[in-house]
Amino acid sequence: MSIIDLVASIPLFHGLSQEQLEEVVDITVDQTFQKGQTVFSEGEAAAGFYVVVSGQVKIFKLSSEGKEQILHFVTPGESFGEVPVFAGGRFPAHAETIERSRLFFFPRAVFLELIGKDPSLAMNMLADLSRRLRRFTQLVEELSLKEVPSRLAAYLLYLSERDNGSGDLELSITKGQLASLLGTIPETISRILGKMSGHDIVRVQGRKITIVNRKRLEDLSAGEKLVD
Amino acid sequence: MSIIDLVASIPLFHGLSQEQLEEVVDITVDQTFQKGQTVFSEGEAAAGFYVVVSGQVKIFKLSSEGKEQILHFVTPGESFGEVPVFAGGRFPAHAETIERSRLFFFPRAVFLELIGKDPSLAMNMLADLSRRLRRFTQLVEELSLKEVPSRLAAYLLYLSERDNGSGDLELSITKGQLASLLGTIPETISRILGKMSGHDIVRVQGRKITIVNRKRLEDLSAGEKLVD
DNA sequence: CGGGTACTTGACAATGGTCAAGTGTGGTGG
DNA sequence: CCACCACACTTGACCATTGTCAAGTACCCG
Repeated sequence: MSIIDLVASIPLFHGLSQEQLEEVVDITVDQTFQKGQTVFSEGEAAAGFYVVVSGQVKIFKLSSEGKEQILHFVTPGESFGEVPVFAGGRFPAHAETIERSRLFFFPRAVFLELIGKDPSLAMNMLADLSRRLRRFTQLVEELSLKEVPSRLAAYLLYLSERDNGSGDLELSITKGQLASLLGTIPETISRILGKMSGHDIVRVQGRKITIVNRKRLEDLSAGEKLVD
Repeated sequence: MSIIDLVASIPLFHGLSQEQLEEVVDITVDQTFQKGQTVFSEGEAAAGFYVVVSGQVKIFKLSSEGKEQILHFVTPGESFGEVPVFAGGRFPAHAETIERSRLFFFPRAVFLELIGKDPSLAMNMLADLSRRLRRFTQLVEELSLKEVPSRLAAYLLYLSERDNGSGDLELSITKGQLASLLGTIPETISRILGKMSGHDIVRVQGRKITIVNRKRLEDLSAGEKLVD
């Protein structure tokens, strides 16, 4: 697939004219990263931002003791690292590929020019950042106001919803990464999935999870307790 | 002070021409709220967003049991409720005044037109949302990776820094609200401030807090333990 | 001066993290 | 093609942090 077609398929650039797309292509830097490579680290000066073409990138924070909290996974078509383009100049978190990934890099200065000339690009970016803010408020809410079983239930329901309501789920990440995304540790995820299995709420076989009792899962997500 | 001067002093509108400012003034709705009034609730359809002229507004989430997590306080010159203008259409959190407040309301549709015509307005808004994202990543980091003494220490240091490094602080919010902002409860704040006093790290008299040992506070913020 | 709210303190409980010791399991190279 | 190794995951015992509940004190505003 040609670069221009790839660029045109990125939601951020939807609504741009052919001419504008060509301008974007002109500043696009095509990069490939192996699995587990660091794209950037927190505090680093940012020269621009990225869009995932293929593969998957995790955005995360690290504690002083080395524990990580994943903020989100970036999948094809989505961008990351935009914050320092517009404020502060430094990346607020770490980015690392979790599989071999192709990324497009867009240098800050030229991109800012483009955005200044093109209101629909600005609008797409505003929508992007707004969606991200919405997700973050949800993350804060879950970390602060919900217990782990509730967060896990919400995540499973989210996966199911994203898969058109299917009850047969397949994790695209390891359970360790899932733990880090939910603000906990693998042991806790293991125990809770164990309890959920025991109550016939889900069935777990490796990365395959089947929702057996959706109602109970919804109750858990709403804050109901999971007894032993 | 006239509306146009007030509007011109809002950072979001910096860099706009006199003419553009007048367009903004045309769509400005001037509102006054008493202390403790709800500005909007989570899930509500948003007709526009707000800027605080005077007073203070808290943005927060509520758990199913009624516990609240404050996302941030909005002070004069700052805006809130922009997310649904660009994505989703519904407020992701609750907003309530914590003192008598004067707010400017900007209706969504007209504001979107303005932004489409004016790149510098779009740019200001992008910077705004980016700063907010940065703050949220920090909030997530603290909630997930740091313990309460560490968060409290970081908050006190932040206050001190904002006050040009002064060691004499005065909370502009109640300790209960501080607890909710730090993702904990008043009892815990009370106990930790008690310990900090006992170790001569700070001195507390009501809402006045004096930093006695800044070094220890920085160590706490970095993750060092606070013994009994 | 009174009343309500903010705050403090204590005893207790529970969520979930730490540490340690396994048990799979998938992928690679011999 | 199989053996092995690394890594993901599980399970158990323990414990730290922090939340809950209850009671009492201080303090501010009207």
